[in-house]
Amino acid sequence: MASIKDVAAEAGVSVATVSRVLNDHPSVSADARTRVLAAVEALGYRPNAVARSLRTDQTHTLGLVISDVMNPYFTELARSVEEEARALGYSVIIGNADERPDLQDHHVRNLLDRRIDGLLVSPTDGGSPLMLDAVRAGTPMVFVDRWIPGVDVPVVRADGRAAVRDLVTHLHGLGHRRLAIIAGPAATATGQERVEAFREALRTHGLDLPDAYIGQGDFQAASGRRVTEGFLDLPEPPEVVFAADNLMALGALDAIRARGLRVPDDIALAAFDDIPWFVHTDPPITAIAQPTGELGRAAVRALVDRIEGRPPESVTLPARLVVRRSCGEPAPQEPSASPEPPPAQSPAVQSPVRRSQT
Amino acid sequence: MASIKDVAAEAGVSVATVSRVLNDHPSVSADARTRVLAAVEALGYRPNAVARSLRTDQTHTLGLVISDVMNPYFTELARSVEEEARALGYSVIIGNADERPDLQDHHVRNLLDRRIDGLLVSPTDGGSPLMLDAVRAGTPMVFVDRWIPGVDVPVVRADGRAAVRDLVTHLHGLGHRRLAIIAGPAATATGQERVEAFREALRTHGLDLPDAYIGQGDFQAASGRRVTEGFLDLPEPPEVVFAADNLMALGALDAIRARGLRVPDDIALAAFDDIPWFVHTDPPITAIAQPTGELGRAAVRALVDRIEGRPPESVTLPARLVVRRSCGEPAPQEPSASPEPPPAQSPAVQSPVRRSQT
DNA sequence: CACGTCGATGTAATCGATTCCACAAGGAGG
DNA sequence: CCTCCTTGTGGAATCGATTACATCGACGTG
Repeated sequence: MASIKDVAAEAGVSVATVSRVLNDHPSVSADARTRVLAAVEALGYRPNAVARSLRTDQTHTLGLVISDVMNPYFTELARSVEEEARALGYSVIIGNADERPDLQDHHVRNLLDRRIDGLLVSPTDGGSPLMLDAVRAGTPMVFVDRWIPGVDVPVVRADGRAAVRDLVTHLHGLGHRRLAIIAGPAATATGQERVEAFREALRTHGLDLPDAYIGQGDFQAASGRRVTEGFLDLPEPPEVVFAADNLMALGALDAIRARGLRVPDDIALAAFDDIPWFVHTDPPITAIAQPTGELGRAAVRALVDRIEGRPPESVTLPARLVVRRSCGEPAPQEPSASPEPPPAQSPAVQSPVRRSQT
Repeated sequence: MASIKDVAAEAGVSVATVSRVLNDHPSVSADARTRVLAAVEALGYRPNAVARSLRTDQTHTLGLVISDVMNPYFTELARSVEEEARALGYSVIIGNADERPDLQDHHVRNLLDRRIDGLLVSPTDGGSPLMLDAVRAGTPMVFVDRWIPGVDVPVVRADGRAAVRDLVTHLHGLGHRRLAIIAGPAATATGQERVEAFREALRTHGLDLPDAYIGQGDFQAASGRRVTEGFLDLPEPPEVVFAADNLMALGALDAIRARGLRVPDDIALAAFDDIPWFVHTDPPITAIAQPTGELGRAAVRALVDRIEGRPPESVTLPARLVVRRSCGEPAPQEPSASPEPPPAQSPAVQSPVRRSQT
């Protein structure tokens, strides 16, 4: 593969001049410039990003470590992150932690070794020493969706409190009084926060959240199923199951079906994290939607700010309730939207995999 | 960040010795080795992958360019690719082409500039000059799922012919005679192949595939919807719509619902590419399942073989029909699956059909 | 006319590793 | 006791870029 030396030889100039042309440095004669450009063309030369990175100590690359790529929420997040990064001149390397702290560490280490310019993390656990060290060492970092309390790193996330309150009001209005939650791992900030928001919302309606109605899940479908089975085995099973993420909601749906029960007639179901598929499930699932794309973009902007020396900002965006049919009674007409089945272009109900064609 | 020089100084040896220890070269004294290791530990030293790559001309990185991350099929593919690559000591950088040739080129160029060791591609189109050049220049490459005919690159893919035959037989048995297909882009090998397989299967049942029953889609949900609307507007609409990928199937489902029609009572629906959510849609969708995980792993193995100087093999694995309820009549119990859900790997019984490439 | 300035260019150092080569010490063999 | 290996080690070149510094004309000005 042709190197800058070959180009210099072909153009009859020094490598310094070639480099100047390539980085459009002001003081290069028009003549030299055209000769270099011609040589570049002729040889099909492309600068070696590895060498450039070694010299300049920047890779123009961001690392993104997420907890589960197979979760549509994170997939969408990854997509928007890559999009925004590309717009700002950065590439993204994704590391999938699969909710496993050891894998998370593996990826963080790998990305650090590759000298990425900054790291976007949605931590799986309470924070490994490795990650803490990286922060201390000055690696630009931003947390997205989940975060580690007490660490001085900007956080970009959605606040679900209001939406959870709306949900509980909705459920209460439908006459439900025994509400249970499938919680996420206690080690994650979002896991805890969602339970707290739920408990608080219940309290404002004079309802209680007994321990038996808090199931411990791990953000994976299997745990949703397991926990739901536990709920159904209770002497007094809940009337509503609220899953703290979409995968666990699917697991819950399975468990309910396996008992021959029906949603929402026998038991209601709601989820945190809205995903396109929830429109098509049987029945369509009421969920709390995060502004996922916006979160990804904001996270990238914060990280790039930090990298390029501007002060980064934490960002919190509101989540909102999207009512469908899984909690009872047909959905009230959604804002600007036609009735549910034809999932029109409403911001609330999006058709499966809506693409904001760029 | 500490460099190899710092370690050498700390350990009282030369950089050469440090390097030898790190790459466990045989001739290093036990004494030097322990001193170096201690220094590494003390400084928290980590080798700079950028510098190492520049010198050794290998990055231990694979590029994966896929056509659409938001498509669960590709998400799962990406996941299995990363897993297998990690097991073999490689990292993966994913590029999402979003079915856009220009974006595909952007990522290929970017990956090439980063001097990745090899490239895994699921081409969006018939092959840009850039990609052809890369092949000619000797970049190790393997095609996954889709491929470009006439290019000498190993292909790892699923063969759906038998499964499509099974599907048509199934549909025919249910009394359906007017079958339509939403095809993928003609520029993709899979797009064409699936139509051909469908047409052939129909022929063996004495059925015809009129042009009006071939809709041109682009593997995105919106196109599935559009094409389906066209079908429904025909004087004699089809009894079955077969979508060549999962997203278009969802679009079709939308279109059908929007007309107030019911699946499968008014019209049947089937899809190529099975995904976990098809179990939960209303109704569950009959689909042709690819051994996605196995494909990803096989592709990585082929690519790494090529990179490390072993002859790479093309691999073709059989897809299989998964009958659910979207074409009529309750699904016969699926093989080993109980209530189905956990989107587990399903390498049920498929025996890999390998054939080597010439 | 001499000198300072500025634009264009080349030489060489540098980034952090790997690795070829030279060399010293020590042991084996004659 | 002198070669000849073997083993362990360090010096220095190298990978492909960027960039500080030096150089060299040409030009403007006093």
